[in-house]
Amino acid sequence: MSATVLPGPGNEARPPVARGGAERNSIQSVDRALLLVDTIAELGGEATLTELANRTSLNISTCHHLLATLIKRGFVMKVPGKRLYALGGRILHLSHACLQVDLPRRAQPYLESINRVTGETVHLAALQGDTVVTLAVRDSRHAVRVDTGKLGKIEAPHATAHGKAMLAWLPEDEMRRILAHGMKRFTENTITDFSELVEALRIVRRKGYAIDREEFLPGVVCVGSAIRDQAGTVIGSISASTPRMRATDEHIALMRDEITAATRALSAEFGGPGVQSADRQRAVAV
Amino acid sequence: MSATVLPGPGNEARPPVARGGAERNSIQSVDRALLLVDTIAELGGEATLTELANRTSLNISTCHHLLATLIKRGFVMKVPGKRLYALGGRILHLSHACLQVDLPRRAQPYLESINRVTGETVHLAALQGDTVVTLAVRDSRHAVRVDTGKLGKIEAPHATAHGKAMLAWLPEDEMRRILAHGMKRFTENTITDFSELVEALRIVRRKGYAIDREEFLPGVVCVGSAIRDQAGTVIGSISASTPRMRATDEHIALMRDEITAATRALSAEFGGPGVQSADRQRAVAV
DNA sequence: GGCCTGAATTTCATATTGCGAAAGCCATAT
DNA sequence: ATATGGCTTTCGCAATATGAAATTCAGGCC
Repeated sequence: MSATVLPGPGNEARPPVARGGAERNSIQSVDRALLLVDTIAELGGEATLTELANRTSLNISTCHHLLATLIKRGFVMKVPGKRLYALGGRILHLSHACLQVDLPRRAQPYLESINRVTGETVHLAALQGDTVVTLAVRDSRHAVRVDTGKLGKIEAPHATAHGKAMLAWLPEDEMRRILAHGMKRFTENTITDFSELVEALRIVRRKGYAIDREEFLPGVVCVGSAIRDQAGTVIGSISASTPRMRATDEHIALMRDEITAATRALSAEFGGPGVQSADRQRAVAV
Repeated sequence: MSATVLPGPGNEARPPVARGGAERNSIQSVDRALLLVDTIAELGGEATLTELANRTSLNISTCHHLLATLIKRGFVMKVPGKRLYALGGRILHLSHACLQVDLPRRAQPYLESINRVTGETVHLAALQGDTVVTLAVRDSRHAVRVDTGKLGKIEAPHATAHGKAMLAWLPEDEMRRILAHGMKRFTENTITDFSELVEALRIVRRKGYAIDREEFLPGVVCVGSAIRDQAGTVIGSISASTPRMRATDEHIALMRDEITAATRALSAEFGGPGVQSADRQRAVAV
């Protein structure tokens, strides 16, 4: 088309724009990007490029640049077939993290109840990035008891009830990333073979809880179960630990019942798979 | 009290930085801001400034600027007492919008069921920004029927079952913003007095559904009920419309039962207040 | 109380970065 | 085929974000 191949230097003089809206301490491009996200939300979660440019009165090109960045980070996605921008999956991830903040507060009454009924040491743990972290502890009141692991990182997800309970529900890639630290042997019961662990996790999924029979510490048996939210995403887990001397089938069953009751209730509080025993649930229409 | 009032020129030569990580089409500052949000999430929803600066290997000052912007937009908040940055409330708002995207898909079987059982025209609506929007319709199969309102904006939230059903559960400021368009009179039944509407909404909250008795269109009676999620936030609403000639108490009760059953089920799908009849629920510990 | 340490905030000069006009490129409608 | 309108990409310019340093703040310790 354009016969004239003139240089076309772009712009000549930009109107001042006056720093967004008189704000001095905020970064323009970031502010604009966030504005875009808000706008998509206001438009019902999906919007076309020009819609966005109009509503935000940003240059369409600028919008495109900003959206590209938002997409790279998963805050926005392009819906496959159509020419639409939609809110991305990362947003849901983040909302999980939001809820997770008050996980300890919400879990506390359950931890106390389990501690009271079983008499054993009870732990609350969560996933933070690619590590498992202990968030809260209720100590056993028995004379012989499992000593409180200190709060903080759990280095051995493959060998603890917490770790297995949570790993079981993760997408494969995330599970692998968490296990990237390796599967060190701690006792003769430690699972050190990857495919063996995968099989163990399959069973955890089916049963709804994980057992660590002296796989990490000799003489210590733990039972753990995951707390999951609406989308089935793991939020955290609760476990109880008992010394082998008390680890009868009966006692383990008690611990298991208490813990799964608590994680089921907490999952429900977070909108997760409540009454259903395991795997995906699907509500049936009226 | 700097005795020396020397110019203090700041920096002299910056290391190249090489565009983040070889990405050409993404905006640095935005990318970094989003990285910060991700990082806070990875750190369990709360983090201190220096933690963030270290983990992201950004200059602490830059972090601060970025966080200020994120705070301005509500994506991040400072936790009151402590020196911590936490994920902000906007994130949860956004996640609602995310879920809302597949509201029509999820609602469809319910709409069909209501349509089949009552024989009346059924509508699905949602809040988008500060307007009420119709998302889907199932037409009545009666000869005499309420004609399909076209999809799109509902201009009269104060005079429709949809509008009242949703307004009832909104925080006051948002309700006022939506009503900012005014409370126009359409029929002699239209509620045009604000405090009268507030009282009506109180009843809607208690009963769990709203009725429009010819308040918008003469001869048309509608029943509507809201769909709400985990946090109690309104996601949308379902209504059915009948001509006055069929609007017996019996028929209205049928519509009400069908609709509230559907909105209760959908609310549960979104993690909302399922079985409970109305108002806040609070789960009791084990 | 006053002193000290480490963290949070603010300032400000600079050049790096983001901006947006215009050109190029797709779809889809006519 | 051809036109239309929305989506991407390019690229020079200067406005903008950056980060070293100075300043203020919080709180532990004599």
